[in-house]
Amino acid sequence: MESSPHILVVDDHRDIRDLLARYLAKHEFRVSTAEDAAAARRVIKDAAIDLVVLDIMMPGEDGLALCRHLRATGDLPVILLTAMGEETDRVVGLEIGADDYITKPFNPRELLARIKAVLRRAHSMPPRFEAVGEGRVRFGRWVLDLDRRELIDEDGVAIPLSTGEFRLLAIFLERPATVLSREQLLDLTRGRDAAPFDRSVDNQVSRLRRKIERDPKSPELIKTVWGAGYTFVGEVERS
Amino acid sequence: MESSPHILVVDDHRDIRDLLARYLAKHEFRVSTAEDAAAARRVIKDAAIDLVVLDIMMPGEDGLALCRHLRATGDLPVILLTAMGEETDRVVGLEIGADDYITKPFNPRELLARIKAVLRRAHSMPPRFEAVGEGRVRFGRWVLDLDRRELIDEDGVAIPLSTGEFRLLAIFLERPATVLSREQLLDLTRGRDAAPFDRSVDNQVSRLRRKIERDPKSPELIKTVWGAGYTFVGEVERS
DNA sequence: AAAAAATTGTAACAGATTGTACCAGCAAGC
DNA sequence: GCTTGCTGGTACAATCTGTTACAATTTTTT
Repeated sequence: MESSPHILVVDDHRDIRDLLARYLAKHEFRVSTAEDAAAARRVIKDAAIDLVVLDIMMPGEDGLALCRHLRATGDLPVILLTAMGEETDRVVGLEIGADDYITKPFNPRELLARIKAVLRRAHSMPPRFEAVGEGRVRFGRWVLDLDRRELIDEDGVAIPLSTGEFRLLAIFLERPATVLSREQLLDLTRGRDAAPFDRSVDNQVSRLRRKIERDPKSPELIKTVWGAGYTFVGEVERS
Repeated sequence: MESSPHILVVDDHRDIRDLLARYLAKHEFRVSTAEDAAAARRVIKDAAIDLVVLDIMMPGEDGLALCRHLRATGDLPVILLTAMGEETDRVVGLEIGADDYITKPFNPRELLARIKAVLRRAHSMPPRFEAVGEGRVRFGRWVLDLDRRELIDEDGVAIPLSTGEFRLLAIFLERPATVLSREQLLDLTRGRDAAPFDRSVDNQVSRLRRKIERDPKSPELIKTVWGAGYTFVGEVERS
């Protein structure tokens, strides 16, 4: 690793900020702290932050909202701190697309281990391409024509895609082998937030599967990750 | 475990100290007691304490202050004892970063379970599961395709796995011939902590066995290690 | 050895999550 | 206007997961 990673700790409790700042500094990290989402945004703008440790329960802007924002704008790794409650932690954390999460009360040593793991993962991320260009992308037995926005099968027959289907597929192809939550997909394809019982992503996935999967009942390309979202599986090759 | 862990019980009630000392000693722990924060500090200084059980309501220096001190100076695990219905204290306790808490009146057995859990967490954290690995893994008469997230039998027939089953199996295959406790498996597969009487891992193992074992009644691949957890037995070959 | 306690296997159930058919609203094109 | 294709909401069935309960098994105690 080039220089020591810069961690931003966002929590409204001074105790925790101080504790983590001291502990992480002792372990060769540079540390900044912020007591709310607004301050966090300022810090992220000014300093080169490598990873954010973020409490989801904060007054003012919610930690989840901030996490969602970070996900949407870039790929700054986030580790969520959640209170001891049961379901919300895991599900919400994963859905939002945090890289990891840890429940309070936590052992600082464990948090340290996870920070290292996430950084390791983040640094060795396979290169992603921007499908929003021109050219063609081959995957499975298909070729996606990015200019014409249509699918071409093995026999060279073109299958039209709707705007929504095309966007969704492009998003998946940009991030193969990555689990994307419904929140993320909605944000990336429509740029909007989810309504309480929003199933539009499921519907769009279902429609896309009907076009690209041999058997939509047991999909081979777009897999469901229960409780988390969807993931595109398989080779993706620019051509 | 190398030698029996040394627990320090800090409480101003003699009956509680004695009860816990007797109970924990019966379960292979070494136990020291202290009746206030000052005494506790002395003990911690002199003896190699592995974990502190700490009442937050004490005359003199507050238990919270001591907890905060312990957190700041090192990473000695702490389990807080709180009186029933002291919501504020509980919350603050968690924020301070105690490893766990338990409300009085409590069941000694439950405290024991939490002590074990905290110690296990503190001592050895196995490497975290990498969500999507690559390639295929052969074991027994099966091949697990890590990219496609599915199981393939000898005839090349794919057997679908649920997300939970896939994660569990992948965890086992990454650590063959290693005994994994239910705590570890729960953390590795769902990233969550165990509830007091959590049997979800047993159920998931049972469901997985039903799919991969010739005879689930006498499993050949995933063996039960009584009183400890489960272990995957057999050749695992990356391919 | 018998009894009690702890641990495990798993069926059954309930709640959560997902797949998708169907429908209505809407925009674009006629 | 009318038609057509796309999209999101709704509803219901299917699937997945955690909890509970109880029987079976193993260990410990009496």
